[in-house]
Amino acid sequence: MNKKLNEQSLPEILTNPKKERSSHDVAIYNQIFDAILSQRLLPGTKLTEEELAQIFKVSRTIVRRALLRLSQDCIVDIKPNRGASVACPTVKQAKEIIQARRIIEAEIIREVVKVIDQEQIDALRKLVGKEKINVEHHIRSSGIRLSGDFHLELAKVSKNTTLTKFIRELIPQTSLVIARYEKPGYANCSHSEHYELIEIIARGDAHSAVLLMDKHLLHIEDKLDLSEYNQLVDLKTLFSAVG
Amino acid sequence: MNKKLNEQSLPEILTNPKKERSSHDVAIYNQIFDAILSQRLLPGTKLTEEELAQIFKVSRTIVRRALLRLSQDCIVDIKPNRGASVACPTVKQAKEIIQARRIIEAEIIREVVKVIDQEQIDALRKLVGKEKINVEHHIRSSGIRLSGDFHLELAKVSKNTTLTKFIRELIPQTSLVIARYEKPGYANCSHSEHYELIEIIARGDAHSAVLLMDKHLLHIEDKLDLSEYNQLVDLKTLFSAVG
DNA sequence: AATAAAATAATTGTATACAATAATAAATAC
DNA sequence: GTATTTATTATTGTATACAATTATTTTATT
Repeated sequence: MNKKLNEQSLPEILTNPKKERSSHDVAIYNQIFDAILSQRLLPGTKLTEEELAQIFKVSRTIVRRALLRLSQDCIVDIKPNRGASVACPTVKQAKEIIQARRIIEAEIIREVVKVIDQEQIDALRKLVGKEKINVEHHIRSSGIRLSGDFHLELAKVSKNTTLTKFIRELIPQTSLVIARYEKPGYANCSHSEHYELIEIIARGDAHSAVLLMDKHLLHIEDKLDLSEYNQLVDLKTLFSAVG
Repeated sequence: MNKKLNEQSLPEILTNPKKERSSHDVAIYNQIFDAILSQRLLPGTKLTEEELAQIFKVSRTIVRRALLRLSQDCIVDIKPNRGASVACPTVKQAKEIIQARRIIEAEIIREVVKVIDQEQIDALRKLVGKEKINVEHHIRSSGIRLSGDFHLELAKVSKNTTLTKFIRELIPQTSLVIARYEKPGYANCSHSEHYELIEIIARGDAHSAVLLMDKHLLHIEDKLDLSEYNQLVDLKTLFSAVG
């Protein structure tokens, strides 16, 4: 496993500004979360408790807590007595995740257009600027993460913490879906659509914004090969059909 | 605390039919989940680890795992070094929860109308029948739970596990909202709206079904007193405004 | 040599001991 | 008698020991 998991998307200190020192497992959770989000940890990777405990220099107690959190987010899969591994979404789940995002982010956009102010627009532009630079410099991990951050920031602007929580879960799940099902040879150019989206939001055109967001999310699905034969099947099922 | 937490909404054995014996904390999680869902555990109730450990005859390790799960569902609130208590949603959260349900359940209904079969329609009718009997016999807890089960079963019919997971979280949150903010003197008669909904779904009228579901959820909000002065405020803030 | 059985090793699951922190009660000062 | 400090108790946080389970290797059998 990559031991350099030190880039973080949302430093815990920012998410929880009121200096309520939260427990150590949150830091580990954040690092693994971010590694999955930025595709440094790929679907299926085994996550051994003892190994993680040594890397982060804590006891298994803490690691188990972090893994349980991640499994509740559906980005880590825990099988009883058989341990944890990075989740490997099925074709069906992949479609569901995109569909869920479409309806939730449509609502978020409607809310965002209503409440966004100039400062927030500038912040979003800055974020997409960063995203563009990273993608152009082929800093793949950071580019992917910043793309996710854009959607998360939009959700936060909407001020609906419940929907934001759902989107916060769906973003790393989308990362796993892309890692697993992306058609080869596609360049990531989501930042251009992000730019467009900001301009439409800034104009206050709710209807167009919703449509563009939906198009943007469908565009993600277009880049995937979600055909049945691409589905991972367990070997028994596979060879039972041999003629 | 009520020690008779033995009625269960969704026995773990049914949720996880493939006899993968899951760990003991899931059973405790389910019991507390159900106690919150059916309003036997009310917002703000302290959940002491040692106390729960004795009730369920397990170590604190297991209790802590169950509590962490519940806190990720936003129905238990864990404060560092200060323990867990049943969550107490704010007015803002209450509104968000209903709003989230409106958009997600609208989508679920659209899907349900497309895919539902006669067997599933009968099962839903049976469920609402039970709900009616329990409400009429003033078996409050069971009535509330069965009402939640109706929405959960609808979500399952839609076959979208991602949206179902979200609804599964929003249902007990709604229970907490109702427990906290319900206007006095309202009879629970959601089962009649549930009956209506089934008939419209059975007719295959997607548009009307979506409208009725939305009306039904708004009806829940109507029964609440979500005015600002009803908001729980900490004492310091309260008395700092005294003239 | 291929298969099955047994032994060993690795990994996860749970309880418990102890440390750290917070809440409460008692003691002291004014 | 009230306020502040100190001591005590209760509760949560973490590491670790050991049990239970699964994975791997070794040995035995054909």
